[in-house]
Amino acid sequence: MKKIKKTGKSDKKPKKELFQSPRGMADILPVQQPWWDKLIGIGQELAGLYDFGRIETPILEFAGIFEKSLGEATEVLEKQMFIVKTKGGDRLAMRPETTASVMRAYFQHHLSYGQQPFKVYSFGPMFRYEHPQAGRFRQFHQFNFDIIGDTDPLYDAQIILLFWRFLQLLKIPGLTPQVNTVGCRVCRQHYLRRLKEYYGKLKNKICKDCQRRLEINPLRLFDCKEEQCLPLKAAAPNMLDNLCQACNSHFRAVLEHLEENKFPYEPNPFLVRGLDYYSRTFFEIFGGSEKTAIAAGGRYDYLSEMIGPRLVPAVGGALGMERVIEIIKSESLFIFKAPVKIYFITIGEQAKKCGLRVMEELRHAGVKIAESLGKDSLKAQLGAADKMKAKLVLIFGQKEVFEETIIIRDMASGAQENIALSRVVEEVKKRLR
RNA sequence: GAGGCUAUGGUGUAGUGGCAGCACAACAGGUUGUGGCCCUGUUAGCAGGGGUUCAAGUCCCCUUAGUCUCCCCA
Repeated sequence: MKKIKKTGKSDKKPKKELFQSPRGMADILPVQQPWWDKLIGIGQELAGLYDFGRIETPILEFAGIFEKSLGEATEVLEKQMFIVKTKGGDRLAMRPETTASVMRAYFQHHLSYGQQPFKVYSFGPMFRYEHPQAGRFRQFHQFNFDIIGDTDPLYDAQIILLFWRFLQLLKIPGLTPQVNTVGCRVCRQHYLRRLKEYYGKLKNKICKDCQRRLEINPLRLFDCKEEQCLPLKAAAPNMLDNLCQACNSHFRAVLEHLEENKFPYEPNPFLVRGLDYYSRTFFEIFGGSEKTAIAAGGRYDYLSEMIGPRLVPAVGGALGMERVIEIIKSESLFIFKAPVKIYFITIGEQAKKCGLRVMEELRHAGVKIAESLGKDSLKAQLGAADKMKAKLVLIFGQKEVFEETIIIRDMASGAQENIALSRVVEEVKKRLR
């Protein structure tokens, strides 16, 4: 362990370059875990209450799954997928999202023959080759809820209410949920034509980006923040006014269910979703002081047809875990109490050897023990115990080994007592109460 | 993919082109097996690579990383 001392400053030490985690991919260290545990814990609790089962799908999937499902105009597809070529020649993609994977699993395991709807949740890492910035990473985590096999607008509402509840339990401030609809294939096409017509006439009034958007993805015109484009939005044709009969009543039903639950949504006719498989209802929930998008989702009735044998309706959503954690951290919304610690001190070789056995015994009995076997002096070990705010310290030295006793010390009062080694588990448990 | 800003020990920070300092943390001591305070010591740094210069942490270029805006998105 001892480091070799440098002979002098004049030495040209060849600098060894340290490895770093890949760009946009972060380590989640022990000090950060309590937040993750909290988030996952609440998610799983809700999953239980709403009767969602857990599903885990592979991080790698055939690239075709995502290529077929995401839509041609989306950036996610164009250049953001991490592609892996196997030795056998398969093109696998690191999942940029899980919706398609879940749907794939649904067909692969014939889950449509079980009870419907099929309700599942999942969480884990997603990968998108992006330019990292605030709240955006190349590896990031999502918590998903999906309901497959039912068209009822009740389920649209349930998903939205579920994510809302999730974020409320996390005490996220400034939550603003927005809801909109993209209609079905028929009325969306119709609407897009009207939208293109409208902006086509104004082509020379809109910014360069918007002219490009008009060709590729006209809905994205609504996202533009350029001054010249903003005022044109208000008079633009509105999806709501162009819905077909069925889509209109579906959307109205969703809103009614939300209202019955006193859900404070904001209808936003200019809210836009990027992915092609969405149909009808979709939502996005913003929160935190920056009002970032932290959860989003919607109905995706068409996905099943894109990657599966037939049409199966579905609705779901995803929560951006890093974004949520960033908010609850910065607002200090949860204070985590350090667990009560017991520190085990050994003095001398003999005691170390026997001590390991005693610690095993305590741990088997469910007592949490900290120790640093590398330290030798009692002083240093007591210092360490103090620094980690240990409540109790067990001192085990040469003499105690011989006498088959152990010293138990209360760190707050400094009082200590010599007890029989055979009684240590019992005594420690008593003092913890 | 486009652009702006930034980079000094583990962390936080000083440093008119002229000897890289401070604080915290970590580690070890301050005489036998008793913590917090205090004292002493040790470890550890100019992100990497080029260039200008008698001399570069400091000026210039490239790379890398971080951060932010756009694009896009959770």
